[in-house]
Amino acid sequence: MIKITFPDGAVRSFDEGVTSLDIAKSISEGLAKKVLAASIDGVVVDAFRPIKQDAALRLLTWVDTDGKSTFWHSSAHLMAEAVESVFPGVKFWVGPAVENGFYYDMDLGDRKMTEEDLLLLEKKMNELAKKNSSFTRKEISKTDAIQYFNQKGDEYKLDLLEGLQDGEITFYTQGDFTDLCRGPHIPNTSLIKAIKLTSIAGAYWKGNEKNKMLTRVYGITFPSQKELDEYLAMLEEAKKRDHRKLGKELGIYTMDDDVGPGLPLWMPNGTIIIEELEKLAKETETAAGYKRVVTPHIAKESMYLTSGHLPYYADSMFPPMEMDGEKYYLKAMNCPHHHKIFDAEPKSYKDLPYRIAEYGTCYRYEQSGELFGLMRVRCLHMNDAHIYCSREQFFDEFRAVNEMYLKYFKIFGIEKYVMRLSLHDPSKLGQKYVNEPTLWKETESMVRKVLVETGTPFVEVQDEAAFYGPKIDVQIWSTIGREFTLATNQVDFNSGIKFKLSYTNTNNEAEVPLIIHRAPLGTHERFIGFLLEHYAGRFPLWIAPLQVKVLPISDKFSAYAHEVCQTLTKAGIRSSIDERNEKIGKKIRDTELAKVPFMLVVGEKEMLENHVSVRRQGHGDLGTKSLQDFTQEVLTEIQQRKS
RNA sequence: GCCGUUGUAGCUCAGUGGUAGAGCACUUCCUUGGUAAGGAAGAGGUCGUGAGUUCAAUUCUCAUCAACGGCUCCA
Repeated sequence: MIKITFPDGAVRSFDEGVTSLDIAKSISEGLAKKVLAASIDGVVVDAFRPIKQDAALRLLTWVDTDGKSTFWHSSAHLMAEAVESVFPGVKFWVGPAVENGFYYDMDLGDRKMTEEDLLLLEKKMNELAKKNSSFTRKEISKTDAIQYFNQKGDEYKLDLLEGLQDGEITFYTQGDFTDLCRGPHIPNTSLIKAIKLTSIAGAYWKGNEKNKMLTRVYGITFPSQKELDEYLAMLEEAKKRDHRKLGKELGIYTMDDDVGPGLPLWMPNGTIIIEELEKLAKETETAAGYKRVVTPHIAKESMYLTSGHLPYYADSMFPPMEMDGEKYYLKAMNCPHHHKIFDAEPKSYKDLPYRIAEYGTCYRYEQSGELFGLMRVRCLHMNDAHIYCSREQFFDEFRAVNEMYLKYFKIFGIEKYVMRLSLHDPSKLGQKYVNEPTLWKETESMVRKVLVETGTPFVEVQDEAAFYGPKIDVQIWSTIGREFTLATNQVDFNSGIKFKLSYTNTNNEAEVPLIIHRAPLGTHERFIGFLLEHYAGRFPLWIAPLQVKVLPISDKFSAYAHEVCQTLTKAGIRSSIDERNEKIGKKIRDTELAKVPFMLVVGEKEMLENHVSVRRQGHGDLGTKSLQDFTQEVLTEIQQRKS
């Protein structure tokens, strides 16, 4: 007998060799039908694996992340089985579970998979799932495994085997499909009730663009049709929040073939948002002791040789233009220009910290396949600033920047993000990273200390730093799930040396300043793209392109509507009138859909009393009040930047 | 940059080897209506661009551009 400890602390005895599935059955048949995998002493294994000694057991079902990923991993195998029947001779690479479903990479030889094939494969998968095939696990020696795949002529699995040791090689089989796999898997294919293959894509073998491109099929499965329907409905909802759709609907920005890919044109509504953001940034930065600067969009080649950006990053810059025998580049970053401003006048320790800020326009030649609405563009406006400080000042400066981030995030109600502390890899010093081991160590620990002291939750990642120093990135996700760096706060101990920047310290010696690059609001492009999705197009009052729409009941009240609108406009509130020959219901509906924060219905009653009937977007009728009171309330809310 | 898909009116989308349609939006008229769609009429498209096949191409073929889904990249 062995002792099994359950998550609630209960301990029960079972025969040696009992499976998690058996244990589940002993609790209830209903539970047993839901078990996908088991966690035994913290390790996720097949629910059908015999347990040979005392263990702590947790049964994993659909509600557990590990249960889900086991389910999806098994679904990938089911898909592979279907693919093999439709495309005999197909060779498989890897087929893991991902955040939403699974994929399998495969080599189809000369054949191509089409969208129709996906429907066919779905049908086949449904048939196979209904066959009630159990997943079975088999331990196999490396020699036998190599022989098996040699026979199949499967160079991909042979490549995988190369990295594996004898004793850790297992095969999993369901139905007619056997795969090299470390598992775990769900007990039976019949658990997979709803299947949707979502897309076909190319993927480089081993993620290396020099390698062959394999066919990747993405899919997702669920234990019931209802859950699949809900998932698809959720995807539809997410699409409605997509900044590309909202940006068009709300007249924020547009793209034009004649202008070029990745070059957004900011329309009047988008420009209002830009101006509000800049106003906020300028207020905040002025209060924090920053000075503003303005620099040209181009610079000579020599500056980028000094900065070290050429030749390494030339591919990401627009090709140079020749002028008077010189090469000029469009700037991809503002830093070098700012360094030149620092260097223009001699500095002493009394001038530090020297903080200069600019909403700088940068151009980056992003790969065509990478462009993505406003999130990834070729022309961007960065909320940039550089802080030149001494080592003694660094900690406080870095902390102040971090606090500025948090202040902004509070204003915008940004809660779902991850702060990522990117560190260097010491083995790559002198190659990928500037060879300053001491400075790396010093600044990394200072940056970490800032995060710890301010109680900012963060994750650490190795080998992700900039070449000139560690950094903190703020990661966010677009509505379709793609990850982006929204804001960044970077340490740079290299540019000071490269640009021969110095200040006179208290001992009358020249010292190289440390530099902080920071962009808490990222770029206008990415930030506004993010805000569109974050607010689903319903901007807070202070940032809404149109704040109040006046809706006269009929054209009899047009004059009063103009009076109301003029009063608001004079007070600095963005307002307009819906003078269309439409009924009030129609005007309200259209204004609601245009996501205007306030609607003022004005008719005879309002006109006689100098009142307005207030409607708030999404909240309906709020009753009547005097125009004066309304104006005051709106101004207060705008001033507070309430979100 | 690579693999795949797509490109028809401002938007969402039908459709066809014989030079195009719907709904919404737009314009005009009727209606002057009190809190999420009043009615009628009208205007609007070299069917992404270029070439080829054909008596004839928006439709078939090729090229090209762009967008979309991934991969790679992201100082």
